[in-house]
Amino acid sequence: MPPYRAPRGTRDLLPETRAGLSRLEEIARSLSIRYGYRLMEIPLFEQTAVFERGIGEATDVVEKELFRIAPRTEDSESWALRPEATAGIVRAFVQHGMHTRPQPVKLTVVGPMFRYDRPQAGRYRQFYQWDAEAIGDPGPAVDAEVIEMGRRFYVEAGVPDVQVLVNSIGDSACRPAYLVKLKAYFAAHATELPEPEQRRLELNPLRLLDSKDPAMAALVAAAPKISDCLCEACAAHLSSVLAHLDAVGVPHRVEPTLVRGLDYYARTAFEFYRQGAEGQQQALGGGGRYDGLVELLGGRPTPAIGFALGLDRVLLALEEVAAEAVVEAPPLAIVAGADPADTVSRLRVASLLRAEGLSVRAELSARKLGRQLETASKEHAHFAVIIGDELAEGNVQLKDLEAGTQRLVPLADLARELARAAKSHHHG
RNA sequence: GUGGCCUUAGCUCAACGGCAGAGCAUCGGAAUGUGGAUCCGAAGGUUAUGGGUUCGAAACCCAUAGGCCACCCCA
Repeated sequence: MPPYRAPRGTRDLLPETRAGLSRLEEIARSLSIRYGYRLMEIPLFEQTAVFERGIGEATDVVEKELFRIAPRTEDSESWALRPEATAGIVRAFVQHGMHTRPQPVKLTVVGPMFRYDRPQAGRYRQFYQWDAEAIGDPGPAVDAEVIEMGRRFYVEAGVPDVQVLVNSIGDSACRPAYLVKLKAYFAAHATELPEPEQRRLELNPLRLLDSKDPAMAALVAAAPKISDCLCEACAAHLSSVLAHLDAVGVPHRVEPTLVRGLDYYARTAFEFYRQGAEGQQQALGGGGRYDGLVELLGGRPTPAIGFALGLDRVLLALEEVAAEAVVEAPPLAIVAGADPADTVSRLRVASLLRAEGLSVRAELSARKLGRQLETASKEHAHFAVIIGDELAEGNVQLKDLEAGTQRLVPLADLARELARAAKSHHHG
């Protein structure tokens, strides 16, 4: 009914929700520091080619979900809003010659991503991710470290029952042979495949493995397993990742059908998964190793691994377990006045307190005192500073709204008194 | 991109072919210098939008938009 609404698939984060997101961002920032990742920013959009090359032209993300920006002129380059952060981070890594920094370079980005998808609960066209990338270390230990950091995020955020699923999808040495085998297997059963699956057989046979079609279950179960086809190096890498996970006490499950939709993954693939009550957006986050991406985007061959965690879905999961909503700190005090017309005194006193670093809400509307105090209660202010005739002698009333007591305080002492009261308030 | 369900005040919902309502929230009054309770009042609507059927449509039909659900895919 309002003439303008937030575009489809986007939503306004009202203060209550924004506070929850801030809390998650704070946890992400804290973990980044503890694990040695450095926060950075990349543009919300890139040349389309960064995503086409970096993610893969045949992927759904690029093929149908890319948020393309209409070019301003015929010959201007084509841009798209970022559907994920990895490609942009790697582009920046190459552009700024970060291979000259001590390896691995550990980078992290928190912010909105965009996919032109059909919206659903927990799936938006603008959504928020915490993305972390460790670029320049080929070893399995860093894989486990990344996974452990992701897992700890859910623990500290308070999301229960998050499972860690791990798999290896091989590398250039062994995956091609496996794909041939897999393709041959499904081709032999082509007549049993539902229509949409037939198309994927050609385009992306790996994805047949995690089909949710019940008709596929038996077929998938009997399909050749990548774990049986890994080359020696990949197999050793996987078992070492698992050993490191055990060493840091991260419970995990090897999921042979776990594959990733994006082209650049190799070897380690993992997912953070939660069996939700209703809405089926169960993938809370995922990631993997992408040893070929840096080279693909113009850098020298550099191994890398990272993850992307969906913050909207964490927020949803927290709602589901009825975690208490995050409340923003209410103002310490409200500045009210006996004379509704005297906004000058109220603004002056409020300004004075704010200069001392105190958080106060000034009641500046010309409402009578009772209404001003009513607002103070609704805003959960701890104190009210009441300005009246006593100001002539340099005094104001300081009222403790929870105790219901009040006393006369010289204006000169007000900031100090309030700060002291706030302190004892927080400790009591 | 495919299919299904839904849409009435800021929010949660009534009215089910016959005068569009309630609770909560908002604003004001009771109470002109003292708050969360109570009472009274006001404001808030082209019933998502556009068409159709009907003496009469919030209700029935069609289209569009948005939300949700299942796919596709993913965070």
